[in-house]
Amino acid sequence: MSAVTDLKTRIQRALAAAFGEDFAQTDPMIAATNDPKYGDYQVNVAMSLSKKLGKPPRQIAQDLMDNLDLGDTFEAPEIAGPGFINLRYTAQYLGQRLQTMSKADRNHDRLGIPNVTNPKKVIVDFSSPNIAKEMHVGHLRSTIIGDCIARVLEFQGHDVLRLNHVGDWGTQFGMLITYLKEVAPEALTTANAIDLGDLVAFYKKAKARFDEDEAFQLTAREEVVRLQNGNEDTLKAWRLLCEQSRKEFQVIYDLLDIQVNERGESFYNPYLADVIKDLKTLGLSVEDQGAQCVFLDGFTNREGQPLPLMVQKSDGGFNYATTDLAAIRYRLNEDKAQRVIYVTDSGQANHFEQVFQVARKAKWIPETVEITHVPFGLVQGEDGKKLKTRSGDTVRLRDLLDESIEKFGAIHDARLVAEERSETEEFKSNVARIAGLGAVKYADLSQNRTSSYIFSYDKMLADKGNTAPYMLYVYARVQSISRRGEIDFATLETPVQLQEPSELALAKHLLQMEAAIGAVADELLPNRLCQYLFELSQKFNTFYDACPVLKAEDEGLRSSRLMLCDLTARCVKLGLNLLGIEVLERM
RNA sequence: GGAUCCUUAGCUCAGUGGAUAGAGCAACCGCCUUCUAAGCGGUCGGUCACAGGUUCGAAUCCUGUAGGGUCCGCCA
Repeated sequence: MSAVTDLKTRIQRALAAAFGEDFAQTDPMIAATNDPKYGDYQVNVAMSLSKKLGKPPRQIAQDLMDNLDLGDTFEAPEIAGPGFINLRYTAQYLGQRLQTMSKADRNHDRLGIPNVTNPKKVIVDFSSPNIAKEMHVGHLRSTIIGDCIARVLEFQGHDVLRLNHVGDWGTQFGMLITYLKEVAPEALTTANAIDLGDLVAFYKKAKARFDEDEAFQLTAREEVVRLQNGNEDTLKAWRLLCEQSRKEFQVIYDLLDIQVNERGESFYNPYLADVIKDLKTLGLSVEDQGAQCVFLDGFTNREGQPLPLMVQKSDGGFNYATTDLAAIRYRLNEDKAQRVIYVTDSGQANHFEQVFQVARKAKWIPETVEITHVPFGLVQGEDGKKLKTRSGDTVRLRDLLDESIEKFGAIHDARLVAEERSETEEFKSNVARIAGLGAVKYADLSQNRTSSYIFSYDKMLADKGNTAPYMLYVYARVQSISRRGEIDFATLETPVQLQEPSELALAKHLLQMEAAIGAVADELLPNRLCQYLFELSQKFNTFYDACPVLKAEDEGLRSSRLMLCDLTARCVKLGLNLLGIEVLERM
């Protein structure tokens, strides 16, 4: 990136020299080209200045070029089309950059990519399953996307607090505890009296009762209020239920290698009353049909009247809007967060917009703090509808992950047979686990987050296309070269020679790693990194096909190509790790 | 009714102001006595939903229309 910054300065100097000091701050409009035949960068400023200067764009481009000193980074520029200026890196410059990249901090390998200059305290709120329910496919995206965003921001040097805002509070517990008192009271006083599967079944029945039985509904609501007021028996029952769920969640987090700190909705209970008090004092919250409501700008109901955000129910209970408001205050005032990122499905977009609006109206969010909802689409079945099992039930996350591991294991076994290879059980299960889980993660992250995607084991486990197995294969391929040639990449010390088109293309792509990571951090779109890695893998395979490495014509070229191989593998490893995916030395 | 996201190749999707709109899959044609062919090269394939507008330049920004997803007061 420093090359582009430098280029910008040089062009601005040329603009000033050619057209006067007024143009010293004009944006040169530098962009990466979309076709190698136009070089590496195109400067588009000539077209935009045409009207202002009253000259044809190509003339402007020529005047600019006449005043431009490019140093030794780029070849002589060319004017093309309506007035594009095309710039191409010199092979020598690319070689130097690659050597710098190769030598940098091999031990904790970040390929010489520096930390950001202004690290921030960032909270990433993700995963957020509900107590007394199993994690299902609906939690997959939040967990994977949130983890990836956290990894990328941590890599950049930000102080990231990962928070699991678990649903451990509210009406659901009123329902569940009320129901359990009737049918399984021992579950409320004894640890592990029933297992989680049963708990889920009880939850469904409790919900059904709640929906149809008014008396039950009332009792359940009273139980919620008891919980929120700290009644001992109710609290004890609640703690038991949470502990049981927590163990189950941890199994999944361990499998997926996810670190996240539990801080559930209940954590904010002591702060809820103050939220209402302060909203009332500010005159924002008013009573409406017995409930406390804040009326919103830009939201109306069917009759065109302003829509409220309800912050306290008519029975005195608080709801998730109250909790989210209390969480905002706590995170900004106590955690001192400068950026807060919420990773939830796009169905909650309205809710967050409303909550943020209320918090802003109350002046709880300083201008310097960035608070963002990062929405994502649904996981759909092959029929385009919400993913379900054949019997129509929600897909348990555990089952989904196990199935992916098992399916990849079967594919891999078949390949071993075809290649007449014999491997240990340990080797096989490790490959299946890493590729199977990697495939699920990669399939999710490689989609544009905002759209829904169709879940397909066949596609995500395929060895062709933009998949985890394809990327893992590239890494393993490079390691195979080092084993075959008995190469220690760490000791490579050589000038890089770039002659073949496939070498140049690979070299240029390797140098864009930092920009790719930066794009994810800025846009919070992990698919940018996936796209980068996929293109890197393709360029590597093209290079590998065209250029002999171990059998290169001379020692210098051999070392140079080995360095390209090594850098590719390190980029793939770092990239996959930022996506939460491990690599395999052999597969 | 409102809010919001979306509509790009047969299928699944990239691409938020630049040149002739890209990739994977599928289909078809080639490439293994040579470092892992889990690979590579090539062919075929598009009125970027539609209509206006802004701009030197629009899949991209604005307005409208049609179609679809999701959400909308006492669940979270």
